[in-house]
Amino acid sequence: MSSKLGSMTRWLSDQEQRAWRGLLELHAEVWTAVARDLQANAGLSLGDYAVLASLSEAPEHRQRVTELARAIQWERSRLSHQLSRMDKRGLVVRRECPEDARGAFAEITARGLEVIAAAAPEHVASVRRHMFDALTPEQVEALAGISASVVERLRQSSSEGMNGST
Amino acid sequence: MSSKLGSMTRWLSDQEQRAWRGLLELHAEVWTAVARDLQANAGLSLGDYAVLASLSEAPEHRQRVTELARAIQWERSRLSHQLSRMDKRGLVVRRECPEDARGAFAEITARGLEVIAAAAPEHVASVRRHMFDALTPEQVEALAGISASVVERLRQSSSEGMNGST
DNA sequence: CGGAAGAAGTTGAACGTTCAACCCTGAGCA
DNA sequence: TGCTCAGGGTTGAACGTTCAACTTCTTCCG
Repeated sequence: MSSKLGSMTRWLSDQEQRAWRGLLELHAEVWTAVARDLQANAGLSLGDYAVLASLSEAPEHRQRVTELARAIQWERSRLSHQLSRMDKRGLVVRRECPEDARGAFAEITARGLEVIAAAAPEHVASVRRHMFDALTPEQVEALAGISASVVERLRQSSSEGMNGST
Repeated sequence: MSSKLGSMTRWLSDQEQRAWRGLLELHAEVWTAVARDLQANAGLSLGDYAVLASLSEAPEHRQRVTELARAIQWERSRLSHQLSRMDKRGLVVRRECPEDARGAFAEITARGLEVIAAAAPEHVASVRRHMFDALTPEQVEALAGISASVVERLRQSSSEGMNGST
């Protein structure tokens, strides 16, 4: 492990602190507000919505479990539990996969399609209300750029040599 | 407030979609990366860190539970559970409050102070690595502004008339 | 003073996520 | 063919958060 730090540690500038705390706060506030709306309007969690949205756009209205997991960036285990719950509620079903007997498809049901179709406009409006109505077009563009920069760099650095955590 | 939606529902523009998905992704990636580092380097969760940081900066190294909850923007119940866990680990203690016998103080222990002092530099470096190294000063400034805009507006609108959920 | 209303904080149950173990099938190879 | 290893997916336990109920104390007001 990097034995010493201390003197070489550069603290966050004021601007950076505001950006950092702001990001956390922004995310928390918007997330919970949007989640609350979605729950109230459609009885869905954001997790439900992500799954339904991905499946509804997929060919045949179904996706391999791992593929779906990658699409919404969840771990397979988490998704598996989620699918079980949504299955019980009649929003999705599991289907066997002919090409690979280990695999499984997640498929959105007719009811699932209705539910998300009904939920989507309100959900979009909710995101708009809680987030974009407060921003100028320039800010929206900046945010898109910022996210892209950070995410891209993070992806990169996690593939090359691991940095010093120890 | 908007009683009807439907035909008037304006979908998100491309830019907005990228900003929205980007924000979620940015947050998720950075959050988990920073949390992983903090756990590995100091054995702390981000929740632990938030509590310790707030207490370590407070006068007398202690805060009323509700005050602390407000400072880190947690619900009281969540904080109460968290304090119990941290108490068991010797990072904080609960103290009775003389002025209000219902109340309680959360106080950081000597060990808690050591732990966060040791953790802080690495944590800051981690945030810098995963986030700010990817951004220009202009982007940092923009992000700070964006967060402020959205949070401020959200705070406002949640005090005035509730919007239409039903 | 006495009683109602409400704030501070905790608790336990329900729910969701994470982690590690596990099962089953497919792929590579001797 | 038979063996090992890797990938797809699920499961159950452990952990953290949320929600509603509850206890205790304070405040307000008749």
